Amino acid sequence: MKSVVENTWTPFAPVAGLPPFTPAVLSEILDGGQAFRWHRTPQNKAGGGAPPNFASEIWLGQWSGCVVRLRPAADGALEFSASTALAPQVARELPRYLVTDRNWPALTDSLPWRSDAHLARGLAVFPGLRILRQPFGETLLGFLCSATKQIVQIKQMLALLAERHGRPIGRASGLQTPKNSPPAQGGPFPPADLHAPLHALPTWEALATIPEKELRACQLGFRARFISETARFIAAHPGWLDETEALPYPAAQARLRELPGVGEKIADCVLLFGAGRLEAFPVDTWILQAMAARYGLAGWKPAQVAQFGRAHFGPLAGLAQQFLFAHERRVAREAGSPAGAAGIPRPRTEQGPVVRFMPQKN
DNA sequence: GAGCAGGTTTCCT
DNA sequence: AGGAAACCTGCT
Repeated sequence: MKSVVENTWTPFAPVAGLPPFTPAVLSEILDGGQAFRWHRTPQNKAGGGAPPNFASEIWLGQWSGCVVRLRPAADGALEFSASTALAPQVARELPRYLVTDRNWPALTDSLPWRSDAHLARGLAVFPGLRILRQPFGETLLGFLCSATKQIVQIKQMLALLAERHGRPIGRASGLQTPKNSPPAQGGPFPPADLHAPLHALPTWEALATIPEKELRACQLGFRARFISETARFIAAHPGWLDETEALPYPAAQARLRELPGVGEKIADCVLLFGAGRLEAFPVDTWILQAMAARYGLAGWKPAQVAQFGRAHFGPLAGLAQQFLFAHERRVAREAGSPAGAAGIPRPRTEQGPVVRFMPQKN
């Protein structure tokens, strides 16, 4: 027998009940602002024959006590692999996390894309985009960190919180890290030591006992006070989170907004991404800008845009929002980064029909 | 090196 | 009511 634990992962196996994904859409689902606990790692091509440049990535993700790897197979199927110790739990929880019991193609088709050319473009560019169902409490924590922060930084904060204050839940054995590890300061993930244990996020009960000063040390900035106060409130009110998750959407949103640091946008994000409330319509600066430019809502305030969104897109407004969001960011990315657009200071969205078929960036 | 970033709260007219 | 200012911090 081997004296060293080389690989603690189960073999990759398909996740049942999923339509095909392109790598780009998978990336948008896992790393497009819904969740902040996924990290892309390069495929281990030393493992065997084919050098599939298609499925050239593996995602490592966590939620609650689960650790899982996902990769898109060549045929578009999504395959997962879990650390062996957690395999049963992961196999049980992954379908819920990915919401495999909902008919997403049908839900998407029921959006008003036939009368909304811009939404139709979003659907065409991100076929198969779906909304995750993350643990409610963790989703709240993530979005309390999100105020005026970009995805990369939110991920850093959470990774730091987990590493310093979360329960160790497994080992990153067998992982590949992208060309060494980022500077140690860039955050603890991926861990420089491949055998370093991964950590779950701290529970709210744990957070309630951590001095705010230590939270600040996790790069939380002014969010530390909100998180600390929220933690103490939740710890002092057992069952409050569960009750809130179970309330109808408007009541749930109102309850969440009682928490310090939680306004309409964050409450909607928590309900959309952590409670399956597809009627929630988070309005951030991207959506605000997109709705102004493409729906003639210039000058509208976030609350007004949210109301418009729910009225215009219907009971699945949150799903529509995700398409608009993904699309808007993609337009900005492609307008800003490729060679040639150096003179443009900021990719303000433009009027009119943007985005026909974007030339593939071969 | 000033300015800004998937926001909320507070303090002002 | 409605609109700035402040809040932390790291990165461009």
